[in-house]
Amino acid sequence: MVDLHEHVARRLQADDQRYTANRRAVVEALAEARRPLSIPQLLEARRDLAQSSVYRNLTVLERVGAVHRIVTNDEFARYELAEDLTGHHHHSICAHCGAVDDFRLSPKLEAELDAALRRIAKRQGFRADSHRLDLVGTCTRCT
Amino acid sequence: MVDLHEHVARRLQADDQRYTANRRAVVEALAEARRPLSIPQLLEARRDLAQSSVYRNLTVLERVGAVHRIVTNDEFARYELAEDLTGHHHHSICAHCGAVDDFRLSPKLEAELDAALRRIAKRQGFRADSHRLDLVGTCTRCT
DNA sequence: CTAGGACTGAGACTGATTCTCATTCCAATT
DNA sequence: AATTGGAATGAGAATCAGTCTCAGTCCTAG
Repeated sequence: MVDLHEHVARRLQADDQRYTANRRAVVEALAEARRPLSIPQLLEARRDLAQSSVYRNLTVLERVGAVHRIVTNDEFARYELAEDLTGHHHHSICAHCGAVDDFRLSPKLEAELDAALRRIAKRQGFRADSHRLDLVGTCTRCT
Repeated sequence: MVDLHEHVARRLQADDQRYTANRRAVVEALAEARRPLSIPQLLEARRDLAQSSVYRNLTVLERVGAVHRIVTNDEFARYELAEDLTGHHHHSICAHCGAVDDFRLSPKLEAELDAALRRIAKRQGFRADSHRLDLVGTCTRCT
């Protein structure tokens, strides 16, 4: 994943930000997890990181478009790498434990959905940047 | 909307809760708005209601399945009447001001989407209760 | 090697939401 | 039409995820 770090570094540089060891650690943790992580989860994965630093760096990484913030009904927000680094996907969310997993739609259905949403946005005079599709239910562990 | 109140009353009764004037006021405000409301919006619409009471009653109404809570990246959570009272729909969310509006998909596309999600859930061993589709962008007022 | 500014960690602070508690309301009795 | 027990209420205190502050450290350019 050399590419990943290069992309992130480039985006940070474009905003006069450095790609420090802490930020690299955050990005690596998110990449390894392969699913959105809450700050507590992230802090557990990387015990050496300070909470305030993680919050701060995630905010920076989100601002430069390297990371994406997700809020669910769970008490914690979650973070994942930006979609243009990982590919467009959706989330299945466990209503009980809050766990979030990724899934993808078939390209065909995704395209249809996208076209329909574009039409709807146009009709409403809404400028759509992206869509978000979540599956809400119970994960295997909570069954 | 006599029906609406009857439905809500029934659900409250099933959980040994009363359908009080405050609760009726909250339900009416949500019904009139025709879009999800944040607590500040709701308090402004009904100045006579106490904040703590609104929070408490929305929690109760959500527990009995009359109201649904929505969280976005906005600082406030929003509430709307449950889908089985208003019909299945989706939300367009303004990334700038947080405003949320309703929209519906064509029955055909909605059915396709539903079928696809059912397949995906099955494959993941995830028990899906519902899905959620949001359009994120900029509303007319923020353009 | 030095200066300026970005970054860091620890802890204080903020604000949406939840909790507490004394009081009021309501429904079902007597 | 008074009684009573539990639900509901309003005001304010408490909670806690997330943000801000600040003094000190680290980079990088010159």
